[in-house]
Amino acid sequence: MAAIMIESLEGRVGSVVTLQGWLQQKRASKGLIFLVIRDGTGLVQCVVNQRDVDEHSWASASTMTQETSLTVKGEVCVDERQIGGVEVQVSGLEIIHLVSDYPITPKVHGVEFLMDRRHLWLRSRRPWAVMRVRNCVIMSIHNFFQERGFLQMDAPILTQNAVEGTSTLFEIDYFGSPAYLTQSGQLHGEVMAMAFSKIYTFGPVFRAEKSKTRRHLTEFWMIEPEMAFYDLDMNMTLAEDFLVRVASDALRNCEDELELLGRDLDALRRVQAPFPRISYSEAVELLRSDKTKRLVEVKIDALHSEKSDLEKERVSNKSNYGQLKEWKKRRVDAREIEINARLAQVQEELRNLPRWWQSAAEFEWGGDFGGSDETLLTWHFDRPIIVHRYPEAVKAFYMKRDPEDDRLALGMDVLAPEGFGEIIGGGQRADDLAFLEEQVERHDLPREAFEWYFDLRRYGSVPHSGFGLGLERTVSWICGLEHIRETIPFPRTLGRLTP
RNA sequence: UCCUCGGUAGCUCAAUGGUAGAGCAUGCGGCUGUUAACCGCAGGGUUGUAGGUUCGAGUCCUACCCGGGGAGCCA
Repeated sequence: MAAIMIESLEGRVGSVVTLQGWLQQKRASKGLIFLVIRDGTGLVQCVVNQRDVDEHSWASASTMTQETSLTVKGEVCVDERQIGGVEVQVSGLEIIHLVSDYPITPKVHGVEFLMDRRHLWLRSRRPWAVMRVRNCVIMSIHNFFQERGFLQMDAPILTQNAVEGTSTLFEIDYFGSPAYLTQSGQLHGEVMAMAFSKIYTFGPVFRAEKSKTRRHLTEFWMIEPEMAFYDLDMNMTLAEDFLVRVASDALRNCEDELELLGRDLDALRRVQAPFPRISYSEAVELLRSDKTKRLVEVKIDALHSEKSDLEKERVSNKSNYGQLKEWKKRRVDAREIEINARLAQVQEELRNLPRWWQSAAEFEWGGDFGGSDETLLTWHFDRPIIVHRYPEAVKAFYMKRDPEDDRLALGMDVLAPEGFGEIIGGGQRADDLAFLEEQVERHDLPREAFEWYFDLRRYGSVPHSGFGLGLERTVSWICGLEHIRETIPFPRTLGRLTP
C-alpha cells in the first residue's frame, strides 16, 4: 500500500492507511502511547493501544524518540479534539531510523542555538508555517504578473555595474578583473522592458551592508517589475493591486499557517485598495505634527500602565510565594521569567519612543526617513501607504525628475502597516539621455559601464516605471514575524554563513 | 564603526558580595485519552576568557572574545 500524506487524511475517515514520517512528540501512559507524526504536509496524532498491536510494534512505540523516522499503519478516526479533526488508531508500526538526543527539544530555545541548527529547526512548526506562506507568496507573485501578460526574466547575478555605489557590493575576482554580485536586476530589467513592454525579474540580490537588524539580510530575493509606457501613477496602482493580491492569496491559502503564527488576520483583511498616497512633503509635515505627538503619547501611556501592572503582579506573586504548594511555585517561577522578558521589551520601547518622537519632530525636509520615521508614519494608517515624490538627493541617479518641481524625483515607496516599514521601492525612470549622462558624472560612476544602458535612451526611449519588492520583508509582514531571518530557509546575515 | 543589553547544567532562566538552584530534556519507576500530559526518584556545573578589588566574587572593577537589539544604509 502506498503511503498517504497527512493533509489528505480528513477525507479518509474509516479507512486503513499507511503513513511515513517523523515523530514530533510523544506522550505515554500505561498501555497507551500517543505519537504525533509529521510528514511535511501536516501533523496527526497516532494512538498506539497495547491491546491492538503486536509486541514488536509496542516495543517500537515505547522506545521511539523525537525525530525518529517511521512507517505507521492504522484506521483514520474522527476525534474533534485533534487538529484537523482526525487521529489514527494504530494497528502496526515500524521504526526506519531510531534517533538519540535530538537537540531541538519541545521547549523555548534561544536565537543563536536555533540558528546554529537551522538545518534541523526547519522541521519545527513555526518554520513549517513560514515556509508554506513563503511558497504561497511566491506563487501569488508569479500568478499576478503572468495573468497580466508580464514576461518573467532572469537578470545576471555577476555584474560590473554599481547601481547605487560600491560600498555595499560584494566584490569578486572575475578572471583577474573585479566584478560584483548584483544588488538589483533593474537596469537589465529596463532592457527587457524595451523588448517586451512588461517584464519582471525574480532573483537573488546581494547587499554588503553591515546592518545587524531585524530587517536585513545580505542575500535576499527581489521581484522587480518594469513597464514601458507606465508613469508614476500607473506604477503606484500596479504596486497596490499587487500587494492586495498577495495578502488575499495568503489569507485564502494559508489561514492555518497564519493562525499558528499568531497573525492578526483582520490586519491582513484590511489590505484593500486604495492605499493612502501621500507625498514626501506631506509625510514630513505629518511626522512633525501634533497628531504624531499624540500618537506617541498614547503609546507611552499604554506602555507605562502595562509596566506597572507587570511589576505589581511580580510583587504580589513574591509575597505569597512561601505558602504555595511546590507545583504552584513552579508556575510562579515560569511566570516570573515571562514577566521579566516582557518588562525588558517594554523598557526598551519606553527608551526608544521619546527618541523617535524627538527625531520625527525635528525632521528637516530633504533628509531620508529612518526606520523609526517609517514606523511612526505607518501608525497613522490601517493599511499599506505609498509615499511619493522624494527629494532627488535621497533617490537613485536613474529616477526621473518631477516636471513640476525639479527638487523632486518621481520615486515611491510602499510602507507596510503595523511598523513593518518599507517593502517596495521604485519610481519612474529618467528617459532623457543628456540628463542620465549628467547624473552618472555627478555620482562619479564609471561611464563606460553604462554605455549599453544609455543605448535604451538613444533608440526608442519611452516613459517607463518599475519597482522592487523584497520577498523576505513581504513574507515577514504577511506572517507578522519579528525577524526577517525566519522568512528564508538559510538566512545570510552579518556574521552568519552556515548552515 | 558607534550606542545598548546580555553570556550560570544539553536548553531556557533564577540566585542583597556569604552553602550555585528550578523547569524542560535524558535515564529509571508509576498512571488506559494525553494535547509543551502528569506524579516520584536519579545523574548532570572550571558561572565566556584573562587579570584585579575583597576575609570571601556568578555578583564589583579593567581588558578582550562571543551573541541579541538599534543607529548609519537599505528591500
